[in-house]
Amino acid sequence: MADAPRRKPTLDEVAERAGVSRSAASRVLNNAPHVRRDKREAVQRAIRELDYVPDTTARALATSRRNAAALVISGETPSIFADPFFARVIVGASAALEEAGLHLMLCLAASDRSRRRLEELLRARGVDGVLLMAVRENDPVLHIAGGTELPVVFGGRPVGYEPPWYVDVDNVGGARRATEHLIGRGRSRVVMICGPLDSQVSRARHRGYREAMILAGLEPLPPEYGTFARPTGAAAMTGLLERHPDLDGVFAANDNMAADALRALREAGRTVPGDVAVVGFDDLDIAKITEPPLTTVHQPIEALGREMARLLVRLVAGEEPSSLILPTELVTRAST
Amino acid sequence: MADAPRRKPTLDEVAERAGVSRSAASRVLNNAPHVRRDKREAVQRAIRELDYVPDTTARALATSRRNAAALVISGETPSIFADPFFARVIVGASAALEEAGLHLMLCLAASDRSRRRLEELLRARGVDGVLLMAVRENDPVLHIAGGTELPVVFGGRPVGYEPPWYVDVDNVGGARRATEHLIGRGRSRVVMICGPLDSQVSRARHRGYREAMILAGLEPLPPEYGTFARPTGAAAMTGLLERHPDLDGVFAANDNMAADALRALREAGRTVPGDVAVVGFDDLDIAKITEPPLTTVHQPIEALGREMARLLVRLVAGEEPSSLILPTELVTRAST
DNA sequence: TCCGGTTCTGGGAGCGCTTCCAATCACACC
DNA sequence: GGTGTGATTGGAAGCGCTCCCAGAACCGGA
Repeated sequence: MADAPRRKPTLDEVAERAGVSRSAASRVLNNAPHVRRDKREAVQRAIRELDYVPDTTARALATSRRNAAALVISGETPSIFADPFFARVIVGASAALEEAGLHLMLCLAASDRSRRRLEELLRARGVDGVLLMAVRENDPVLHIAGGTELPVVFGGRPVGYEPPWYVDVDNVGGARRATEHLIGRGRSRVVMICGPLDSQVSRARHRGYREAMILAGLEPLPPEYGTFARPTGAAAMTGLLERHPDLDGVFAANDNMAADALRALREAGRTVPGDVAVVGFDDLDIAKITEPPLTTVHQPIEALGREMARLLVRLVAGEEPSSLILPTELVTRAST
Repeated sequence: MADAPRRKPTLDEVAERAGVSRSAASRVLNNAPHVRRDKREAVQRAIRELDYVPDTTARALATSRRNAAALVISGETPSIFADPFFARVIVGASAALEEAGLHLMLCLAASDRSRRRLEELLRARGVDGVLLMAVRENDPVLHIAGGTELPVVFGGRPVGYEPPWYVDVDNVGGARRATEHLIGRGRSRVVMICGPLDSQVSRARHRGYREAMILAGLEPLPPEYGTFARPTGAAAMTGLLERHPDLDGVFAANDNMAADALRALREAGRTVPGDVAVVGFDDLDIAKITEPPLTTVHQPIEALGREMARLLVRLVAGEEPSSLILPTELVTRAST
């Protein structure tokens, strides 16, 4: 171990110490060919002795690759981002980016100011590409995404915009299976608690519900709407109970609202699954601890992040990968 | 609007268009003095016309400031990071960093590989400083933090290590008030569900519990331990019920375990708060939706992130700020 | 020994910006 | 008209690395 160097060693010093040119040292660093074995080893020794680490920034400037991707989460931060969903997407994306040697810049694009900063980050070439989550209809972030020449991978598809590259989850199929499952349990007056209308996820899950109902020869009932957030499922459930006192099945567009619905049902004196069977969507941790535990549609959240990142990595590498829709799976628990 | 330029304009082009030297243009960019008014305006016009944005990387290389901070979350990612706690810290940190013009690199330092990457990021001067969260006793990440010359701000204080700079939450005080509250509600056989022993947070909360008990002339009972994670609170509660069938108050070291405890109590046929009063810690969303809603200790989570970031910003600026302990506050709900 | 073809090698020109510095200017005052 | 002060100005030297390229070194075969 060398004694603490005051200044970081540079590649020049490595080269000098190894008795080679900087070019040769650089070649060794990037293990490129055309370096004789003994020189290569000399350089490697020098690197070790000087405890040398190449400067990211200088490298980035010379190669014009930043080795970083921005993960942008649009929408109001406190409410949106606190959803553990994003944590898990980040875990997946982070792992996949790491494999490819990219760092992750997290950008919460909620305010105008943060969006402006994001735009600058992209225009200033601070990252090699963008992962974009939670984009809504007419989201101002779309303008930024459209304005950059950097590759952008969407997580999900916003309403009113077909992204060039995206990874999505099979919401329609999942919702269809959820509803079919309710019907299979003998329920015929199945209602839905839907998410906000400007969300593609909501719409897709609603579509799945309708498809299943129609396919079974039942009439899809108009849904009640929540915001996906915690307290809104209860109001929706109450509304549904008023409109359809005889309902016997509920498909909620996510677990949070389903958990609320369970509570509202209990408060209304209905038993679950005796009187009413309930299915959620997401398979978050909460689904396991509701009373009763929630039948729900599992979606591969980490995989979503992972595949987004992989797609981006391939785009950055100049390949032409194609978008992806990941499968969902029904998980049966005590609520049905 | 100029027609889409194939290549990003550089400062040289701006200077040329404005009819000044690159130095002058640079001065305008950084609004430094010593540029005559008309030239300054000419440069600004050129910037606008060319739609110029300075390249972050080149700037970083020249100034050796990266305008980025790493937010490192240690510990096993799936379980740890999914805790909404971190999401909120990130929101706070992100906002404060944004104010200071810094970007946020998120590093999940769970595996050896990710830690190695982190170490390289720091040594390669990929960031200006580090925010470090969820560090445990003998955490390998401590070695990395110690080995860098970059400023590091800790969130909380790990067991066995007093960080040079940290922002922490008043866990001892909060736990004391929680326990005093239980005692004030007439409970005298108050037990505690503790977190893992290698966590400073656990220890501090346990200490607060002990202090309050002793101060009230009661005997602190040996706690049962959980991991802070969801399913472990129930087992702990069951254990406590076996050891102290006559218990009438429970202080759980976090809301997750408190929620579990509520469930376990209900299953054991105890009423809350009739038979047993329960207090949690954190004031997460879950505290509002448990049955009954949970009295808990509110901690300013966003503020934690924000103050960590502010501390770091000042360190990066070469100031000598001092560490901080943020106050906590008891929130009374139906469980007591 | 000479030759064509490889494989090495290091010089040098960038990447796009900041910043030091010497030189120039502007202006007021004597 | 000369001089001094302080505000401008642009040239040039970096920041630390990559990569092109011309030339050197090496190799086996003729």
